[in-house]
Amino acid sequence: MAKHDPTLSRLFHALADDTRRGALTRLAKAPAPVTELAEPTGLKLPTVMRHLAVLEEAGLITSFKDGRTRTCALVPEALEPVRSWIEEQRAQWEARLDRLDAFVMQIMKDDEQ
Amino acid sequence: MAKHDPTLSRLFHALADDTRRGALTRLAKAPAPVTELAEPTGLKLPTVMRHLAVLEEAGLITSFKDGRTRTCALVPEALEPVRSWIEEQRAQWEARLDRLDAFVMQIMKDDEQ
DNA sequence: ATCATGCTTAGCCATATGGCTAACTATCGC
DNA sequence: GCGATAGTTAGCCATATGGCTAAGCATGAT
Repeated sequence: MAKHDPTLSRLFHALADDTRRGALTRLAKAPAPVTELAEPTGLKLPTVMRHLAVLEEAGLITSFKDGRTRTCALVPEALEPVRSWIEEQRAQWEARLDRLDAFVMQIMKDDEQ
Repeated sequence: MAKHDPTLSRLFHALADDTRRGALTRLAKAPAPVTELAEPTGLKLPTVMRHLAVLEEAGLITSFKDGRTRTCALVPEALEPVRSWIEEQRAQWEARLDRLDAFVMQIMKDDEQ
């Protein structure tokens, strides 16, 4: 099944976890072997491997095996779809920030739930 | 229980779903009642409500009830933490794009799995 | 008062996710 | 070859997620 499926949903899902974001920021400094990525997490190796697999399936990282150690590294462009989606939204959301005022008033007065 | 917990994980998770992103882009045009948000999805109301709850818990939308209809609207600032995290990463990732070259070579020749 | 509308709540079901242990494979260093 | 090292695979378990139906509860229209 699609080894690398960098759809928005897959990307966002991959990013929706502290452990995985932690691995990414660690890899932002330099490529690293699995064990080194696992160490600060306090999690067991198989668990970390799963997280790394999620990142790799989303296309956010690559890895290659040299001898018995697997080295992981970022795929910098991978973040682009996410970034552009966010930017698109932000542009539109801000574009109508003005028209929102009246709506906010409604909330103020009704203040439901 | 936290009604509004806009942590990064929660935000990313909320965004990791087509239906929910669909609702957001719809709301980018203007606030809308639940039924209208549900209509294009082909999903049942309770299901859509759950999606909207996820968005609201992440702080991405608000809603208020006027009579029997609940109107939902974006919370434009909500996207900011996500945007800034992405930007931070991008900055760092690109910063060491150069040093990545050697690594890519490795992948080329080993070509694991 | 009654009926349709627009949610809401409760609860069921299948699958996905995140964690673990145990056991296996493949190097590397001696 | 032998033991330690670094992954890897398989499988178990609890909880979360995403979908549904059925039933309930206001509110608006007649």
